[in-house]
Amino acid sequence: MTIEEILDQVYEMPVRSKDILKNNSKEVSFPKGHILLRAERLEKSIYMIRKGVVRAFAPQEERDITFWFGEEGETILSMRSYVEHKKSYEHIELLADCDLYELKIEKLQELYQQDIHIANWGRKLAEKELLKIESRMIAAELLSAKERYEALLSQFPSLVQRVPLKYIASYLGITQVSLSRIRKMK
Amino acid sequence: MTIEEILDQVYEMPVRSKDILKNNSKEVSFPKGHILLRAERLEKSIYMIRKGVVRAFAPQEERDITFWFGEEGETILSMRSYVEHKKSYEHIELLADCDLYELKIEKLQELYQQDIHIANWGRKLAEKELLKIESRMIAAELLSAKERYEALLSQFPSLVQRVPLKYIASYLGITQVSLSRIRKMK
DNA sequence: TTCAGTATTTAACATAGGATAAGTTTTGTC
DNA sequence: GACAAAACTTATCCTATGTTAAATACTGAA
Repeated sequence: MTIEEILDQVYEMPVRSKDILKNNSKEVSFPKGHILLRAERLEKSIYMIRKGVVRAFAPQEERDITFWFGEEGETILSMRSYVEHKKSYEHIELLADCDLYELKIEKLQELYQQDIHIANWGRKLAEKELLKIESRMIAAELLSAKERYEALLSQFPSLVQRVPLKYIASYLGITQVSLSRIRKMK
Repeated sequence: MTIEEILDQVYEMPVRSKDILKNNSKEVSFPKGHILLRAERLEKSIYMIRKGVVRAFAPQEERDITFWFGEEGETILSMRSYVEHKKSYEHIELLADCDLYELKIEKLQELYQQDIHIANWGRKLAEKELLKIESRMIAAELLSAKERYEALLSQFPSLVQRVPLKYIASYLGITQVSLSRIRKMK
Protein backbone atom coordinates (compact mmCIF):
# COMPACT_ATOMS: atom_id res chain seq x y z
CA MET A 1 0.00 0.00 0.00
CA THR A 2 1.19 3.49 -0.79
CA ILE A 3 1.05 6.21 1.83
CA GLU A 4 -1.54 8.07 -0.29
CA GLU A 5 -3.86 5.07 -0.15
CA ILE A 6 -3.39 4.77 3.60
CA LEU A 7 -4.08 8.47 4.16
CA ASP A 8 -7.17 8.41 1.91
CA GLN A 9 -8.56 5.50 3.85
CA VAL A 10 -8.79 7.72 6.93
CA TYR A 11 -9.88 10.98 5.28
CA GLU A 12 -9.60 12.42 1.80
CA MET A 13 -7.45 15.52 1.70
CA PRO A 14 -6.44 17.82 -1.17
CA VAL A 15 -3.32 16.55 -2.96
CA ARG A 16 -1.32 19.45 -1.53
CA SER A 17 -1.94 18.37 2.05
CA LYS A 18 -1.31 14.75 1.23
CA ASP A 19 2.00 15.70 -0.35
CA ILE A 20 3.03 17.60 2.76
CA LEU A 21 2.45 14.50 4.87
CA LYS A 22 4.15 12.31 2.29
CA ASN A 23 7.20 14.56 2.18
CA ASN A 24 7.45 14.45 5.93
CA SER A 25 7.32 10.67 6.08
CA LYS A 26 10.14 8.21 5.78
CA GLU A 27 10.02 4.58 4.69
CA VAL A 28 11.54 2.19 7.20
CA SER A 29 11.72 -1.59 7.54
CA PHE A 30 12.25 -3.85 10.52
CA PRO A 31 12.37 -7.63 10.95
CA LYS A 32 9.84 -9.86 12.63
CA GLY A 33 10.18 -9.74 16.39
CA HIS A 34 11.43 -6.16 16.49
CA ILE A 35 9.96 -4.02 19.26
CA LEU A 36 8.99 -0.84 17.44
CA LEU A 37 7.65 1.20 20.36
CA ARG A 38 8.28 0.63 24.05
CA ALA A 39 6.31 1.19 27.23
CA GLU A 40 7.81 3.71 29.66
CA ARG A 41 9.20 5.76 26.79
CA LEU A 42 8.11 9.05 25.34
CA GLU A 43 7.74 7.97 21.73
CA LYS A 44 8.54 10.44 18.96
CA SER A 45 6.92 8.86 15.92
CA ILE A 46 3.80 7.23 14.58
CA TYR A 47 3.92 4.60 11.83
CA MET A 48 1.65 3.43 9.05
CA ILE A 49 1.81 -0.17 7.94
CA ARG A 50 2.73 -0.56 4.29
CA LYS A 51 3.25 -4.28 4.69
CA GLY A 52 3.18 -6.61 7.69
CA VAL A 53 1.30 -7.21 10.90
CA VAL A 54 1.91 -5.98 14.45
CA ARG A 55 0.47 -6.23 17.93
CA ALA A 56 0.18 -3.73 20.77
CA PHE A 57 0.49 -5.11 24.26
CA ALA A 58 0.67 -3.79 27.78
CA PRO A 59 3.55 -5.60 29.49
CA GLN A 60 2.54 -6.83 32.93
CA GLU A 61 4.33 -8.77 35.62
CA GLU A 62 2.04 -11.79 35.41
CA ARG A 63 1.12 -11.80 31.75
CA ASP A 64 1.19 -9.38 28.86
CA ILE A 65 -2.13 -8.06 27.60
CA THR A 66 -2.44 -7.90 23.82
CA PHE A 67 -5.15 -5.38 23.04
CA TRP A 68 -4.71 -4.39 19.39
CA PHE A 69 -3.57 -5.87 16.08
CA GLY A 70 -2.56 -3.78 13.10
CA GLU A 71 -2.39 -4.94 9.49
CA GLU A 72 -1.69 -3.23 6.16
CA GLY A 73 -3.08 0.30 6.03
CA GLU A 74 -3.42 0.79 9.76
CA THR A 75 -1.73 3.45 11.82
CA ILE A 76 0.40 2.53 14.81
CA LEU A 77 0.63 5.02 17.61
CA SER A 78 1.49 4.99 21.24
CA MET A 79 -1.66 6.51 22.63
CA ARG A 80 -0.22 8.31 25.66
CA SER A 81 2.77 9.69 23.79
CA TYR A 82 0.67 10.83 20.84
CA VAL A 83 -2.19 12.36 22.84
CA GLU A 84 -0.58 13.56 26.06
CA HIS A 85 3.16 13.63 25.39
CA LYS A 86 3.66 11.27 28.28
CA LYS A 87 5.38 7.93 28.60
CA SER A 88 3.47 5.21 26.83
CA TYR A 89 2.04 2.11 28.45
CA GLU A 90 2.36 -0.26 25.53
CA HIS A 91 4.92 -2.12 23.47
CA ILE A 92 4.44 -2.56 19.74
CA GLU A 93 5.93 -5.79 18.42
CA LEU A 94 6.27 -6.71 14.77
CA LEU A 95 4.74 -10.15 14.11
CA ALA A 96 6.27 -10.27 10.62
CA ASP A 97 8.92 -8.38 8.67
CA CYS A 98 7.35 -4.95 8.19
CA ASP A 99 7.63 -2.01 5.81
CA LEU A 100 6.41 1.14 7.50
CA TYR A 101 5.96 4.85 6.88
CA GLU A 102 7.30 6.88 9.79
CA LEU A 103 5.98 10.33 10.75
CA LYS A 104 7.37 12.45 13.57
CA ILE A 105 4.76 13.37 16.15
CA GLU A 106 6.33 16.77 16.66
CA LYS A 107 6.11 17.57 12.97
CA LEU A 108 2.56 16.30 12.84
CA GLN A 109 1.54 18.56 15.74
CA GLU A 110 3.05 21.47 13.84
CA LEU A 111 1.10 20.55 10.70
CA TYR A 112 -2.12 20.24 12.69
CA GLN A 113 -1.73 23.94 13.49
CA GLN A 114 -0.91 24.95 9.92
CA ASP A 115 -3.12 22.92 7.62
CA ILE A 116 -6.82 22.53 8.31
CA HIS A 117 -7.07 19.45 6.09
CA ILE A 118 -4.34 17.71 8.01
CA ALA A 119 -6.04 18.70 11.28
CA ASN A 120 -9.23 17.09 10.02
CA TRP A 121 -7.31 14.03 8.92
CA GLY A 122 -5.99 13.72 12.49
CA ARG A 123 -9.51 14.16 13.80
CA LYS A 124 -10.83 11.38 11.59
CA LEU A 125 -7.95 9.10 12.53
CA ALA A 126 -8.92 9.32 16.20
CA GLU A 127 -12.66 9.20 15.56
CA LYS A 128 -12.51 6.05 13.48
CA GLU A 129 -10.31 4.27 15.99
CA LEU A 130 -12.67 5.37 18.76
CA LEU A 131 -15.68 3.96 16.95
CA LYS A 132 -13.89 0.64 16.46
CA ILE A 133 -12.83 0.26 20.06
CA GLU A 134 -16.25 1.24 21.41
CA SER A 135 -18.03 -1.32 19.23
CA ARG A 136 -15.52 -3.90 20.28
CA MET A 137 -16.02 -3.14 23.97
CA ILE A 138 -19.78 -3.60 23.65
CA ALA A 139 -19.32 -6.86 21.75
CA ALA A 140 -16.94 -8.08 24.44
CA GLU A 141 -19.65 -7.75 27.07
CA LEU A 142 -22.31 -9.31 24.92
CA LEU A 143 -20.59 -12.36 23.47
CA SER A 144 -19.08 -15.52 24.94
CA ALA A 145 -15.39 -16.25 24.35
CA LYS A 146 -16.35 -18.67 21.58
CA GLU A 147 -18.52 -16.10 19.85
CA ARG A 148 -15.82 -13.45 20.14
CA TYR A 149 -13.33 -15.84 18.56
CA GLU A 150 -15.69 -16.56 15.69
CA ALA A 151 -16.40 -12.87 15.22
CA LEU A 152 -12.66 -12.17 15.06
CA LEU A 153 -12.22 -14.96 12.53
CA SER A 154 -14.89 -13.63 10.22
CA GLN A 155 -13.68 -10.05 10.55
CA PHE A 156 -9.97 -10.81 10.09
CA PRO A 157 -9.75 -14.24 8.46
CA SER A 158 -6.04 -13.89 7.81
CA LEU A 159 -5.14 -12.99 11.37
CA VAL A 160 -5.21 -16.56 12.64
CA GLN A 161 -2.65 -17.54 10.03
CA ARG A 162 -0.38 -14.60 10.80
CA VAL A 163 -0.56 -14.30 14.57
CA PRO A 164 0.38 -16.82 17.30
CA LEU A 165 -2.72 -18.09 19.08
CA LYS A 166 -1.49 -17.01 22.47
CA TYR A 167 -1.73 -13.39 21.40
CA ILE A 168 -5.20 -13.95 19.98
CA ALA A 169 -6.24 -15.53 23.27
CA SER A 170 -4.99 -12.50 25.16
CA TYR A 171 -6.78 -10.17 22.74
CA LEU A 172 -10.00 -12.10 23.38
CA GLY A 173 -9.46 -11.83 27.12
CA ILE A 174 -8.95 -15.54 27.73
CA THR A 175 -6.02 -17.90 28.28
CA GLN A 176 -4.38 -19.85 25.54
CA VAL A 177 -5.65 -23.04 27.15
CA SER A 178 -9.24 -21.81 26.89
CA LEU A 179 -8.78 -20.79 23.28
CA SER A 180 -7.49 -24.26 22.52
CA ARG A 181 -10.60 -25.74 24.15
CA ILE A 182 -12.84 -23.40 22.13
CA ARG A 183 -11.15 -24.30 18.85
CA LYS A 184 -11.65 -27.99 19.52
CA MET A 185 -15.36 -27.54 20.25
CA LYS A 186 -15.93 -25.91 16.88
CA MET B 1 -20.04 24.70 34.27
CA THR B 2 -20.01 27.21 31.44
CA ILE B 3 -19.55 26.08 27.86
CA GLU B 4 -16.22 27.94 27.75
CA GLU B 5 -14.93 25.85 30.65
CA ILE B 6 -16.11 22.66 29.02
CA LEU B 7 -14.50 23.56 25.70
CA ASP B 8 -11.22 24.55 27.37
CA GLN B 9 -11.09 21.25 29.18
CA VAL B 10 -10.77 19.50 25.81
CA TYR B 11 -8.51 21.96 24.01
CA GLU B 12 -7.74 25.63 24.41
CA MET B 13 -8.83 27.69 21.44
CA PRO B 14 -8.62 31.42 20.68
CA VAL B 15 -11.61 33.31 22.09
CA ARG B 16 -12.89 33.92 18.58
CA SER B 17 -13.27 30.21 17.85
CA LYS B 18 -14.75 29.56 21.25
CA ASP B 19 -17.31 32.27 20.63
CA ILE B 20 -18.28 30.72 17.32
CA LEU B 21 -19.00 27.43 19.05
CA LYS B 22 -20.79 29.18 21.87
CA ASN B 23 -22.98 31.15 19.47
CA ASN B 24 -23.91 27.95 17.70
CA SER B 25 -24.90 26.18 20.88
CA LYS B 26 -28.22 26.20 22.67
CA GLU B 27 -28.99 25.57 26.33
CA VAL B 28 -31.54 22.83 26.88
CA SER B 29 -32.88 20.99 29.92
CA PHE B 30 -34.55 17.62 30.34
CA PRO B 31 -35.84 15.68 33.33
CA LYS B 32 -34.41 12.53 34.89
CA GLY B 33 -35.38 9.47 32.89
CA HIS B 34 -35.51 11.28 29.54
CA ILE B 35 -34.00 9.38 26.63
CA LEU B 36 -31.83 12.01 24.96
CA LEU B 37 -30.49 10.00 22.02
CA ARG B 38 -31.89 6.77 20.61
CA ALA B 39 -30.45 3.73 18.91
CA GLU B 40 -31.56 3.14 15.32
CA ARG B 41 -31.75 6.87 14.72
CA LEU B 42 -29.54 9.22 12.79
CA GLU B 43 -28.85 11.75 15.53
CA LYS B 44 -28.39 15.41 14.62
CA SER B 45 -26.79 16.85 17.75
CA ILE B 46 -24.11 16.39 20.34
CA TYR B 47 -24.50 17.68 23.90
CA MET B 48 -22.21 18.89 26.64
CA ILE B 49 -23.22 18.35 30.24
CA ARG B 50 -23.54 21.58 32.19
CA LYS B 51 -25.18 19.80 35.09
CA GLY B 52 -26.32 16.22 35.64
CA VAL B 53 -25.30 12.66 34.90
CA VAL B 54 -26.15 10.32 32.03
CA ARG B 55 -25.47 6.81 30.82
CA ALA B 56 -24.97 5.36 27.35
CA PHE B 57 -26.26 1.87 26.78
CA ALA B 58 -26.67 -0.52 23.91
CA PRO B 59 -30.19 -1.94 24.12
CA GLN B 60 -30.20 -5.70 23.67
CA GLU B 61 -32.91 -8.32 23.71
CA GLU B 62 -31.60 -10.10 26.78
CA ARG B 63 -30.14 -7.21 28.73
CA ASP B 64 -28.96 -3.68 28.06
CA ILE B 65 -25.24 -3.01 28.13
CA THR B 66 -24.25 0.20 29.89
CA PHE B 67 -20.83 1.15 28.57
CA TRP B 68 -20.34 4.83 29.44
CA PHE B 69 -21.25 7.37 32.11
CA GLY B 70 -21.05 11.12 31.60
CA GLU B 71 -20.91 13.75 34.30
CA GLU B 72 -20.50 17.54 34.32
CA GLY B 73 -18.15 18.76 31.61
CA GLU B 74 -18.34 15.69 29.44
CA THR B 75 -19.52 15.52 25.86
CA ILE B 76 -22.31 13.19 24.83
CA LEU B 77 -22.28 11.92 21.30
CA SER B 78 -23.76 9.06 19.42
CA MET B 79 -20.60 7.61 17.99
CA ARG B 80 -21.95 6.19 14.73
CA SER B 81 -24.04 9.27 13.93
CA TYR B 82 -21.20 11.64 14.76
CA VAL B 83 -18.43 9.75 12.98
CA GLU B 84 -20.16 7.97 10.10
CA HIS B 85 -23.53 9.69 9.72
CA LYS B 86 -25.20 6.34 10.24
CA LYS B 87 -27.85 5.16 12.65
CA SER B 88 -26.56 4.94 16.17
CA TYR B 89 -26.39 1.81 18.29
CA GLU B 90 -26.87 3.39 21.69
CA HIS B 91 -29.43 5.11 23.83
CA ILE B 92 -28.46 7.98 26.10
CA GLU B 93 -30.57 8.16 29.26
CA LEU B 94 -30.51 11.00 31.76
CA LEU B 95 -29.96 9.66 35.27
CA ALA B 96 -30.82 13.05 36.82
CA ASP B 97 -32.41 16.28 35.69
CA CYS B 98 -29.85 17.72 33.26
CA ASP B 99 -28.84 21.07 31.84
CA LEU B 100 -27.07 20.62 28.54
CA TYR B 101 -25.48 22.61 25.74
CA GLU B 102 -26.65 21.37 22.36
CA LEU B 103 -24.57 21.63 19.16
CA LYS B 104 -25.78 20.54 15.74
CA ILE B 105 -23.49 17.94 14.15
CA GLU B 106 -24.06 19.40 10.69
CA LYS B 107 -22.97 22.86 11.86
CA LEU B 108 -19.99 21.38 13.62
CA GLN B 109 -18.89 19.56 10.47
CA GLU B 110 -19.11 22.86 8.63
CA LEU B 111 -17.01 24.60 11.26
CA TYR B 112 -14.41 21.81 11.14
CA GLN B 113 -13.87 22.81 7.50
CA GLN B 114 -13.69 26.54 8.23
CA ASP B 115 -11.81 27.02 11.47
CA ILE B 116 -8.56 25.17 12.12
CA HIS B 117 -8.82 25.70 15.88
CA ILE B 118 -12.24 24.11 15.96
CA ALA B 119 -10.92 21.24 13.82
CA ASN B 120 -8.16 20.71 16.37
CA TRP B 121 -10.67 20.90 19.19
CA GLY B 122 -12.63 18.10 17.47
CA ARG B 123 -9.43 16.13 17.09
CA LYS B 124 -8.60 16.45 20.78
CA LEU B 125 -12.14 15.52 21.78
CA ALA B 126 -11.82 12.19 19.98
CA GLU B 127 -8.21 11.61 21.04
CA LYS B 128 -8.93 12.09 24.74
CA GLU B 129 -11.94 9.81 24.65
CA LEU B 130 -9.90 7.22 22.78
CA LEU B 131 -7.16 7.29 25.38
CA LYS B 132 -9.72 6.82 28.16
CA ILE B 133 -11.46 3.89 26.55
CA GLU B 134 -8.20 2.15 25.65
CA SER B 135 -6.88 2.41 29.21
CA ARG B 136 -10.18 1.13 30.48
CA MET B 137 -10.13 -1.83 28.12
CA ILE B 138 -6.67 -2.85 29.31
CA ALA B 139 -7.72 -2.47 32.95
CA ALA B 140 -10.77 -4.62 32.27
CA GLU B 141 -8.56 -7.51 31.19
CA LEU B 142 -6.14 -7.10 34.02
CA LEU B 143 -8.38 -6.65 37.04
CA SER B 144 -10.95 -8.84 38.76
CA ALA B 145 -14.53 -7.59 39.02
CA LYS B 146 -13.86 -6.54 42.61
CA GLU B 147 -10.78 -4.56 41.64
CA ARG B 148 -12.62 -2.89 38.78
CA TYR B 149 -15.37 -1.85 41.15
CA GLU B 150 -12.88 -0.39 43.59
CA ALA B 151 -11.06 1.40 40.78
CA LEU B 152 -14.35 2.92 39.61
CA LEU B 153 -15.13 4.00 43.17
CA SER B 154 -11.85 5.78 43.61
CA GLN B 155 -12.02 7.39 40.17
CA PHE B 156 -15.66 8.55 40.42
CA PRO B 157 -16.58 8.52 44.10
CA SER B 158 -19.86 10.30 43.45
CA LEU B 159 -21.05 7.89 40.79
CA VAL B 160 -22.23 5.24 43.23
CA GLN B 161 -24.48 7.82 44.89
CA ARG B 162 -25.88 9.06 41.61
CA VAL B 163 -26.28 5.91 39.55
CA PRO B 164 -28.35 2.76 40.21
CA LEU B 165 -26.12 -0.21 40.96
CA LYS B 166 -27.56 -2.29 38.15
CA TYR B 167 -26.07 0.12 35.64
CA ILE B 168 -22.74 0.09 37.42
CA ALA B 169 -22.79 -3.72 37.34
CA SER B 170 -23.40 -3.66 33.60
CA TYR B 171 -20.62 -1.10 33.11
CA LEU B 172 -18.27 -3.39 35.02
CA GLY B 173 -19.31 -6.33 32.86
CA ILE B 174 -20.97 -8.31 35.65
CA THR B 175 -24.50 -8.97 36.89
CA GLN B 176 -26.15 -6.99 39.61
CA VAL B 177 -26.14 -10.11 41.79
CA SER B 178 -22.37 -10.38 41.46
CA LEU B 179 -21.88 -6.73 42.28
CA SER B 180 -23.97 -7.17 45.39
CA ARG B 181 -21.77 -10.11 46.41
CA ILE B 182 -18.64 -8.04 45.78
CA ARG B 183 -19.93 -5.12 47.83
CA LYS B 184 -20.68 -7.40 50.75
CA MET B 185 -17.19 -8.92 50.71
CA LYS B 186 -15.59 -5.51 51.06
C1' DT C 1 -48.96 7.40 55.25
C1' DT C 2 -49.66 3.88 52.43
C1' DC C 3 -49.16 1.38 48.40
C1' DA C 4 -46.91 -0.13 44.13
C1' DG C 5 -43.22 -0.32 41.73
C1' DT C 6 -38.03 -0.39 41.77
C1' DA C 7 -33.75 -1.42 43.53
C1' DT C 8 -30.92 -4.30 46.21
C1' DT C 9 -29.59 -8.34 48.71
C1' DT C 10 -29.40 -13.17 49.71
C1' DA C 11 -29.29 -18.10 48.84
C1' DA C 12 -28.70 -22.36 46.17
C1' DC C 13 -27.06 -24.29 42.34
C1' DA C 14 -24.70 -24.37 37.51
C1' DT C 15 -20.97 -23.37 34.33
C1' DA C 16 -17.44 -20.93 31.63
C1' DG C 17 -13.12 -20.24 31.90
C1' DG C 18 -8.68 -20.19 34.99
C1' DA C 19 -4.44 -22.77 36.84
C1' DT C 20 -1.26 -26.20 36.59
C1' DA C 21 1.13 -29.68 34.54
C1' DA C 22 2.18 -32.90 31.11
C1' DG C 23 2.11 -34.11 26.51
C1' DT C 24 2.63 -33.17 21.30
C1' DT C 25 3.58 -30.47 17.29
C1' DT C 26 5.85 -26.80 14.84
C1' DT C 27 9.63 -23.72 13.85
C1' DG C 28 14.04 -21.96 13.34
C1' DT C 29 19.00 -22.62 13.47
C1' DC C 30 23.36 -24.80 12.95
C1' DG D 1 17.97 -33.15 9.25
C1' DA D 2 18.71 -32.98 14.26
C1' DC D 3 18.06 -30.46 18.17
C1' DA D 4 16.23 -26.92 21.19
C1' DA D 5 12.93 -23.71 21.87
C1' DA D 6 8.48 -22.14 21.14
C1' DA D 7 3.68 -22.99 20.13
C1' DC D 8 -0.21 -25.57 20.86
C1' DT D 9 -3.22 -29.19 22.90
C1' DT D 10 -5.11 -32.07 26.41
C1' DA D 11 -6.49 -33.49 31.04
C1' DT D 12 -7.70 -32.60 35.82
C1' DC D 13 -9.28 -29.93 39.15
C1' DC D 14 -10.92 -25.32 40.91
C1' DT D 15 -13.05 -20.72 41.35
C1' DA D 16 -15.37 -16.54 39.96
C1' DT D 17 -19.27 -15.27 38.11
C1' DG D 18 -23.84 -16.48 36.03
C1' DT D 19 -28.82 -17.97 36.74
C1' DT D 20 -32.98 -18.20 39.04
C1' DA D 21 -35.91 -17.14 42.54
C1' DA D 22 -37.28 -15.29 46.76
C1' DA D 23 -36.83 -11.84 50.51
C1' DT D 24 -36.08 -7.18 51.87
C1' DA D 25 -35.48 -2.23 51.41
C1' DC D 26 -36.23 1.96 49.24
C1' DT D 27 -38.84 5.72 46.56
C1' DG D 28 -42.26 8.48 44.76
C1' DA D 29 -47.08 9.40 43.86
C1' DA D 30 -51.72 9.81 45.59
